[in-house]
Amino acid sequence: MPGQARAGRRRSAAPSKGDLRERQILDGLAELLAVKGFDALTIGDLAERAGISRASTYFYFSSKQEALVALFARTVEALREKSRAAAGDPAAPEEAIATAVRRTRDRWHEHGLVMRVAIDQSPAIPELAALWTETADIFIDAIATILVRAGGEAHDGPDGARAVARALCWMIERTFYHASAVSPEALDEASETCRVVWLRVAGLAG
Amino acid sequence: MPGQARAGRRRSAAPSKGDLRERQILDGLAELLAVKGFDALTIGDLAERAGISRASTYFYFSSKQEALVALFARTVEALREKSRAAAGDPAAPEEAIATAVRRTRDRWHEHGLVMRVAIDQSPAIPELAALWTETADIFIDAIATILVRAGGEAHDGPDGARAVARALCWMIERTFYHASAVSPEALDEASETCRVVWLRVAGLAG
DNA sequence: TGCGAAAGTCGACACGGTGTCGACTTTTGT
DNA sequence: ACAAAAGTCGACACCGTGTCGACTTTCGCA
Repeated sequence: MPGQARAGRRRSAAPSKGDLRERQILDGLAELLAVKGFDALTIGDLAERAGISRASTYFYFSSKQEALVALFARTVEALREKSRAAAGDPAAPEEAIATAVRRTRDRWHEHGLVMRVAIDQSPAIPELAALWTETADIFIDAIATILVRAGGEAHDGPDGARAVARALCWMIERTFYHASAVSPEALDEASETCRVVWLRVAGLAG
Repeated sequence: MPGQARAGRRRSAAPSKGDLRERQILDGLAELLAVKGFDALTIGDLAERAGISRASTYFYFSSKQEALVALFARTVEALREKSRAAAGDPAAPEEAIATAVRRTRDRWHEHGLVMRVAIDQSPAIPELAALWTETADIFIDAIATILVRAGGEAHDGPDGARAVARALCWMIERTFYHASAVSPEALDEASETCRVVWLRVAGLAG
């Protein structure tokens, strides 16, 4: 089964013909998403873009849904990469909030289209939902930590830091989701709004 | 074309055979949603439930998407009905927030399934998206009004009442969306969380 | 009361996307 | 250099969709 990291001997396993094709298909998918959207979009389209037959495409992905999962997994991996690279900032809560929002905004600037499509398809494709809630949980933890550091109540329950962080997370998700579909400028404004709201919720209102 | 209110002479136009069938199909759709979900679900299923042939179903709705739009429109109408019945409460901001959240929670208790499905399909069905953003805008106005009454800045821009209200609206939508898919109890807790966050954003923290 | 138009019903058809199968060719390791 | 594994493809069966034309039922009105 191609796609899964082939237990790479040494560093970076030889990119076999199949690996290339796979990337090719995924790149094609990413382009097609911008043109037709996911729903209108057939395996045939994917095959055509990759220059292979429809049947061959099934050798790599058994459905367009599975291809989307692979594409999104690749994107999520990129997200975590950046997140890891910028880890550990014991700054003041106000700063932590500002940078967290700014970074999230940057991710939406880069990967807005794929993220939007993945979110759209999440209700229909469990793997996507799992991938997304997983990264959301990481974000929720980060928010909760900042909230507590700012003096928030750490206990459980509907008004505890964890529950409030979850609500904030989904607020940010939806706000960015909508804004990124409008324009880059809208995204910047949405970012500022989220920062302000988060500050107020943390009890750090100006 | 059935479905649209037939310019009813006198009160309540005669419920013709077609009107009944239409309701029958929509009721069947609502039941099917709970069983198979919208994606798996064919015109044939709808027909079977209504006891008519597949071809006949097309007489009423030219696609399952259109049927869903009709079902959701019916639901939204019920939502506005309640909203209208409870209009005009010049209470203190804290009370206004509490009742607004409570009412919204009740709507999700009643119509959670249909609302969730409609939201899921919104990216794919423009009419649903329009219906939903339309009711969201009404809610956003209400939130903004309360925010201003509580001392919020009325100006435009990313930190103005309108932008903040929009963010709060989507927070509430997503939070209730997720919670209503879990359990009625989760919905109640989500409701409390939203109330607390809204209060803090309005500068009315306990 | 009967009659004609509108409303409603249905079987049959064509179409398009899906997924599979078996045979074929290419690549790879030894 | 040769066998196994990887990759490719045409052809096929299947299923849901949407349409069309003929038929039956309902209903307003003369």
